Amino acid sequence: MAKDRTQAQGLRELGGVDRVVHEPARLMILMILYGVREADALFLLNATELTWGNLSSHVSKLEEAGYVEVDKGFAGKKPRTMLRLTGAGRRAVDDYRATMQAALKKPGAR
Amino acid sequence: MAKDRTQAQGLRELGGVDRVVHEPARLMILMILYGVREADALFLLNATELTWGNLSSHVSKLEEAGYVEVDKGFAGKKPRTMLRLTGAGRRAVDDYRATMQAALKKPGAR
DNA sequence: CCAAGTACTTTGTATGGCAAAGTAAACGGG
DNA sequence: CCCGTTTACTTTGCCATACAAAGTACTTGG
Repeated sequence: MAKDRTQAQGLRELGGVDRVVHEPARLMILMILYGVREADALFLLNATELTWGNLSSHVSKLEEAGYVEVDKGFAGKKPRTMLRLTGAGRRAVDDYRATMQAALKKPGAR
Repeated sequence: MAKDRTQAQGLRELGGVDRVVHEPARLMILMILYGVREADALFLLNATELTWGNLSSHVSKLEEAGYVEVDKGFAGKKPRTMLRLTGAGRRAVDDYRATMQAALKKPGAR
């Protein structure tokens, strides 16, 4: 019963999960940036297999939420967009991971 | 590098994640049913803190997807809706858990 | 016998994801 | 040097769907 309470508690937190992070496309981006310090848009395009349109709009949303920093520069003559997680972004991912991992704990199978 | 490949592989699976399961409200319902054999609507209402409207529409969607069985009966004179995971529902949860847990593995922090 | 409560379902709205089209600059052939 | 192609994105538009609010049907208590 106490165990059920804990499980239920973890589940209820799902209701308030950060939707910005929860979206699969953005979670991919965030998890990649989490382990890599910085990456350019082309790398993310390949790693996520998103279209340019989706990548762009999701990055905009992440920027808007303050979770990633976007650094538009040039590599030689070509435009090059570098992306980096902010502190808030890193915290958001940590929170999300904690919430989801708690919620996905196997309940005493019966 | 080999490690990065594995990580990336796990992440890319996120793109095809089952949206029926991924929605927090429905994931709550599914995880509760996963460990409990059957539950009535009122119990789910309390456990999830959803409104009747939300609970009803999410349950409909889960039924439509073939993930839960809905058994409308009576307890005395009062209508009583009993819910149960189907085999497909259990498999969907297993798949989802595997995908998410792989994706949320901590990348070698740097 | 009717007002209030219980147990839902249906409808409406507004957000948001994805795709397709659009834009801007650089390269490359004629 | 011009013009089509490629690269690197951004913007627009449509459609799905999540959540809330209102509606429905039956039952119980006064």
